Amino acid sequence: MTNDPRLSLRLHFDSGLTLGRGKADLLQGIDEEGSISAAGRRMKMSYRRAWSLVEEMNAHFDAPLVDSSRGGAKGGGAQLTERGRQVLADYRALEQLLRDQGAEQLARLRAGQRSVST
Amino acid sequence: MTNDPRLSLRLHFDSGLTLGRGKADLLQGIDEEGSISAAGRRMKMSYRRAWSLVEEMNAHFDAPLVDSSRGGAKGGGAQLTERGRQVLADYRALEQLLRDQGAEQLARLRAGQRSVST
DNA sequence: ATTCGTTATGGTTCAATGGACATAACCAAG
DNA sequence: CTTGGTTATGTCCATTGAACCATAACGAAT
Repeated sequence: MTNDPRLSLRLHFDSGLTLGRGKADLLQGIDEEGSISAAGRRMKMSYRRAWSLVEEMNAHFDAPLVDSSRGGAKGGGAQLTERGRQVLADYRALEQLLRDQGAEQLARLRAGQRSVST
Repeated sequence: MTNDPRLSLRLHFDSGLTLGRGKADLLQGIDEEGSISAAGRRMKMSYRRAWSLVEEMNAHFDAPLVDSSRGGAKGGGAQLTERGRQVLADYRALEQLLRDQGAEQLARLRAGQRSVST
């Protein structure tokens, strides 16, 4: 999903929504799995939580990011909307930008950290 | 201090420290005011909280970011160490990077937000 | 020695967050 | 018409974080 656990970008919007790596990873998981519950399982997150994050995002954007349906042979499923894919892509792009062009600063900050207990 | 309230960068380190805009602004305030309590007042933050944030930062880096002394005519004071200034500068540089080079993505994300209640 | 603004801590309370559990609704396939 | 996996919600509890309040220690200047 994302490889560097030390870097996490979090955006705060006027609407009150905060978009960080958790929601981004969840969106990506839904896109790849076609299901909210499957994406949640993959992240070891309860379905309850995964669903409420999706609900929160859908509510704060002017168009839903996730489109879901229930019932049927496979029980139902969920897909990212165009808007959802766009949001995910934009977030990833910002993350990438930070990692690439901010490598020097990040390295210096990390180097100054007191070594973690082993 | 920082002009765009909608953008907030938060770094998670292995050590467990989280460095976001709150601590960065606090560091900058201390640098400019020469006092933890003055910096706290400026941010409308209780001294209790300001001090504990400073303590937390000092503990997680291999050298203190803030150097303080108490007593004396002015009651005491606090200054940023070299390390403190470096950390602040690196954080600000990353923020700037995001705002400048990530302008397109940020604008698109903002545009998609449901308008906040007025 | 008193004063004054600051650093340095302790303790209590309150709200927000997240996790755990439980249950209902849904519907294609068999 | 039963089954199975999923979406959709409600409720309760533990943990966390922040907000408050209170107090001690400090030391230069007067």
